[in-house]
Amino acid sequence: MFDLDLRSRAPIYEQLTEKIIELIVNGVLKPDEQLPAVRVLAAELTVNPNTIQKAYKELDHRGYIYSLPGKGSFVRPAIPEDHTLRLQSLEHDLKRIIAQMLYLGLSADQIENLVKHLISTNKGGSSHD
Amino acid sequence: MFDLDLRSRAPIYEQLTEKIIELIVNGVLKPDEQLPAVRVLAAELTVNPNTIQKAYKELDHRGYIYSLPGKGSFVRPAIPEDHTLRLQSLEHDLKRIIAQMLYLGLSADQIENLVKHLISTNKGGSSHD
DNA sequence: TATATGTATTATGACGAATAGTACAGTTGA
DNA sequence: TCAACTGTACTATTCGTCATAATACATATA
Repeated sequence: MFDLDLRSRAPIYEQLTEKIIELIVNGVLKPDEQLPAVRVLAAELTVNPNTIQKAYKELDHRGYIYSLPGKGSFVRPAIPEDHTLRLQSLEHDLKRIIAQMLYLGLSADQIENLVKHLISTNKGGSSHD
Repeated sequence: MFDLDLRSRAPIYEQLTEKIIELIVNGVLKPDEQLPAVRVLAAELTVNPNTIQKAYKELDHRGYIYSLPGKGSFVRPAIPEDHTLRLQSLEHDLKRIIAQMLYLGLSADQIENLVKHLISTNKGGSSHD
């Protein structure tokens, strides 16, 4: 569920942060659901507890979770981030991907069909409201 | 033209590599066009010549340029890379972006129209065959 | 030959990531 | 009360990568 890519350039704590955000955002982790304890997740992923703590701290700071000493860390019900900025970033990435695909020889139709396919398969996979 | 972001997490040599690839695939740098000399570009960007060399070496290894000792480094006319792997990677990224956009409230139509728009605007900017 | 080009090598410093270890505070239930 | 869990904080250390520095060498060309 929290699988990591140890060969990635991105640091573990950041991969974990992004992964958990994705799980929250896609509704896999429900509001107020408890996350694995720092030490538990550290053991599960065979990484240092400090690394997990760093990720949780970041998630807390960005508003995705809240932590209660002695109790645990939980998914924050409200999503705080400004979607406009996020959308701009996504659009920028999308633009680059499309440019690459066109260069690699895909036609406009092929790309559009691929997008349609990904949209339809995604709808089945994630439900959040 | 080869502007860098020194605050980025990506190393300089990789930023430069990607930047040059982008210039090549978008047709800004023409086939057989000479790239700036290692030492010249190093001075221009105020980085170490070894850093430039590392980028050029990577570009050579990936087939985007060819280097002739005593002459210089030039844009390779044919693009050699195995597109299959690159496409798989792009498709994977695309899938994630679409999932995020759907979550952020964009409709399927909106995404498809955005893609069409990006495709049409891209076609004007890049020409390679 | 002088000067440009790419290439290779070794050494070094700087920085961040991850680990190791310890300690402290709050919660919970036996 | 006490043991066992939770999050949190802190220092020290190891490790790898990036970038630099400084040479050296081979090739091309005017």
